[in-house]
Amino acid sequence: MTSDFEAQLRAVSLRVTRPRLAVLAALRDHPHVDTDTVIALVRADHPAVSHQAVYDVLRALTDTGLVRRIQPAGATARYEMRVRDNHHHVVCRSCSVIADVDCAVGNAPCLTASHDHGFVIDEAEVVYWGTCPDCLTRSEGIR
Amino acid sequence: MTSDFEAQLRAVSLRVTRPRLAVLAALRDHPHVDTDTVIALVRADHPAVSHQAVYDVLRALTDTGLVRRIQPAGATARYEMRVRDNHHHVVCRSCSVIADVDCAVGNAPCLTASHDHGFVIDEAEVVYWGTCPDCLTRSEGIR
DNA sequence: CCCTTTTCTGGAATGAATCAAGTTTTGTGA
DNA sequence: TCACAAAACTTGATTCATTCCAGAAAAGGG
Repeated sequence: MTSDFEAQLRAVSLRVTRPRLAVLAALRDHPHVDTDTVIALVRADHPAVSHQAVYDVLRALTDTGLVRRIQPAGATARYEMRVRDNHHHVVCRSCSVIADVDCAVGNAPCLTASHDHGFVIDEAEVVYWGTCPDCLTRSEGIR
Repeated sequence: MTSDFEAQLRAVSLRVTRPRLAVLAALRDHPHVDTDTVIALVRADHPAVSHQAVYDVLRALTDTGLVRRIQPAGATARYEMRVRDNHHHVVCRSCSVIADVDCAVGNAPCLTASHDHGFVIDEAEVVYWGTCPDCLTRSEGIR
């Protein structure tokens, strides 16, 4: 388990440190969590880790492509380990929960904009907005 | 021009005020601007308008669907008047410039997620990430 | 095992956005 | 046309995620 993370870190020539292993473990067990939650999860095992360390680690991991940063409008940044498989996300408008959605229409179509204005496009990100099952039943209860 | 905005505001039963007309005019002339720029543009004509007023106005306008809020990951919120026509955006990774892109694959396909996890999806948002022409030539200059 | 570089700690600072209290303005109904 | 209640605005403080900074600790190549 841990050695797996170790290999991943070395593969992108990052040093292997406790905070980094802890962050990776937290993300493996809890997909789509925000920074505060990562900090809490990391401190459950390693109370001495500073918030700054977590921010630094998350940046290092995203920069090297080991984790992916998701930041839906109006929510704080979230992170996940599923990477390089072109999947997308559904975001709940009321509680900001995120779930994974595999690409609806294959890979290529999503990536082809009709007119790119001269931009060199390297990624097409799709965010589905809606209401999650929990919030649905909750709003029915109110009614 | 202004009377047009007046009609739009009344159509969603919002009172017609100077700050609101000024914000609408700013957005008409400058698509995809962030809040600070809106404030600056508004103050060019009406120096007394507070930043809070602009925030309130932008919220009122987005809530009523008159303008659309765009918030690409890692950038501050931006606003535009083009609304209800299912278009998407290209965002430059280095300078965060935004350009419009008409829906690449029609309306329906974009909106159909393969597995919705029980979410009720009401919108599919597509963000194309890349590099804008300006930043491209600039980086070539460095090389 | 030592040394250089990277990373981490602790604390302060930034900046977009929001909150709060009191004043002004809008638009309706007399 | 005028008065009044609701909505909107001003001013100023506050929150909160994120970043900056300086010094201490740890990683790993030699």
